[in-house]
Amino acid sequence: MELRHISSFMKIAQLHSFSKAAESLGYSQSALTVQIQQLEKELGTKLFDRIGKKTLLTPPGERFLIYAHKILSDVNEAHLALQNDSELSNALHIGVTDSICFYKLPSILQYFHENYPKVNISITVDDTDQLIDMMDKGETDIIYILDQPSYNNNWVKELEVREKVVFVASPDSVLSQEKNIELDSLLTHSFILPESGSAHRRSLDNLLAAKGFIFKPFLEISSIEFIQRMLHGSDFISYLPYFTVEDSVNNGYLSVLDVKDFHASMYRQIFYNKNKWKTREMSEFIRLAKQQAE
Amino acid sequence: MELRHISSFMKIAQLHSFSKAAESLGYSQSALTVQIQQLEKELGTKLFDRIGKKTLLTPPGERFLIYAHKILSDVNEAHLALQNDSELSNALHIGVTDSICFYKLPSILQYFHENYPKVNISITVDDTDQLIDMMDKGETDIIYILDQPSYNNNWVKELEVREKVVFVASPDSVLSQEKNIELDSLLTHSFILPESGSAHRRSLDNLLAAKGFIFKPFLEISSIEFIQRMLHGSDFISYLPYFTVEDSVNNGYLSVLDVKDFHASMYRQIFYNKNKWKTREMSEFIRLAKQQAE
DNA sequence: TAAAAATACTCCATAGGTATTTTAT
DNA sequence: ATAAAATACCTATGGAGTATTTTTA
Repeated sequence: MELRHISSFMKIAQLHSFSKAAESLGYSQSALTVQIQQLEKELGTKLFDRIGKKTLLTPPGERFLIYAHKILSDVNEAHLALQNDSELSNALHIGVTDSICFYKLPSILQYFHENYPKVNISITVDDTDQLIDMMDKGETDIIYILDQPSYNNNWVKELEVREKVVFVASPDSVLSQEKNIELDSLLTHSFILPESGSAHRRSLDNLLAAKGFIFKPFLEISSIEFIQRMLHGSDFISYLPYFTVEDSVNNGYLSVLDVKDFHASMYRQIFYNKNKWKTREMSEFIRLAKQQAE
Repeated sequence: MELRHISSFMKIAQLHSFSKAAESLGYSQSALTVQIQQLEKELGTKLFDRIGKKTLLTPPGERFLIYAHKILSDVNEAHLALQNDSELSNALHIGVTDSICFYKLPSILQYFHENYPKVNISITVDDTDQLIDMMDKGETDIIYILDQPSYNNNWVKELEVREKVVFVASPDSVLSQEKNIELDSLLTHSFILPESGSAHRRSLDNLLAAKGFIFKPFLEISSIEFIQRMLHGSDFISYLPYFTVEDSVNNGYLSVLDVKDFHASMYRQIFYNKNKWKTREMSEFIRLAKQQAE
């Protein structure tokens, strides 16, 4: 049985005639005769009584008609449901690093919630390596990370925006008053830093290693929010992406230290797996992230 | 889209692999590739992400899977529903003549009601000509009549049982005591007869016309039950199929008259339209009627 | 390198067409 | 005589197979 048998069957039942149904469907009359013979053979019952010039359903035919209706209307519904002029409703799985999650996602999620309430968004917060692994396995639709630029021809890069990384401290700390702070004098102070897996922590470690410095932070903690709270009113120093502290700096809660000849950067990047069908949900997420980046 | 696309799609989704699904379905791997390409083209979306060695559903694929399930399970259900090992449940439309209706149907209907409660039976009571017309038009599944034997190569005759037709009167009427009543003396009495359309009435008219007799009955009425009640305790005579009065005769309510050299017969017959698919309900009805005839 | 899917190409099965016959009105 | 469906027969499409290439792990 194939769908064409079912739709032919329905047309014949509707018009009480093989010939009229054939004309209506663009088949020859004999084609329908054969189709219905096949169907009747498969189902093991006559579906039509060919009485004189009238073609009427047999009782089993009547029963089959009910299913025929259901089947074809489901097929039709499936067509409609997959047409992409419909509302966004597919699930979206995003992988992000901690800094992105806290400082870039909220407004995007807000927008999604307001405009595409049917989209079920799930978020995985992890470090870059883990996220890339998930992306490679197709477990996440999009990853949005802050790290050194990466390239791989298995990935589609949708965004790459430079972000400054800075040393921050409380405005009332000694260092925040100084200009042109020497890097080695800075390192004599106590640091609170993100845990060693995180990208900008790694970036700092590499930077210092290159200059021959090694040091142990006073505290390692993944939450940037928590780091900022600890910095405030203390003499601790931290090293964070500027966009994560921008608000705190603007309202005088934290200060950026003026370190001599120091200009570090990281990059906000969005990737997805090249082999992944780009859903409209993904496109929309990317559009919003780019808009935010401007 | 055809059903084969849908079942292939489902197998691939289930096994996460074109090759494995191909093996399981008895297709070649390339056949499935083409089928899914056709499906994706028709639906206008990718259904699978071919990520490395894993083949996973895209979000639209996930949505289509729901419909695929529904469609195939309906197809399966339709198959089952038409399989004739299921309970009898098709409607049955029977056409009968008055005498059959009152004296032959009740036990059959009783049996149907007890054994096949889902069968919706409708009964048309009419005269032979009307019933045959209905049968020819496919408006009735079976007709069960009492009449002279009829043949037509458009009809399938399932039953033909001879039934005596007799003159009956009240046991306390003058004639019921007589032996070897002459037909012409009989005809001087008053008759109550079925209306002129009915078959045995016609049979009597013909019989008498052949012998040169013409007579007018006192009363014409279609209900045999009513005729019998009128006969009882009166001097009226009627002419009825024996099986309709058998009980009344046995319990002394009516008597069969002993008319000299008179032996008239009619035939209980069951027909259906040759072009009509013989349903199991029809077969069962016929089986019961034959059993009753023995 | 191995395993999976896509592609290229071929073939034949079969779906559907034309013409004709059968059947019923 | 007419109209509908079935049958017979033929053709061409396209569905599925084989072999090969591409891709990715």
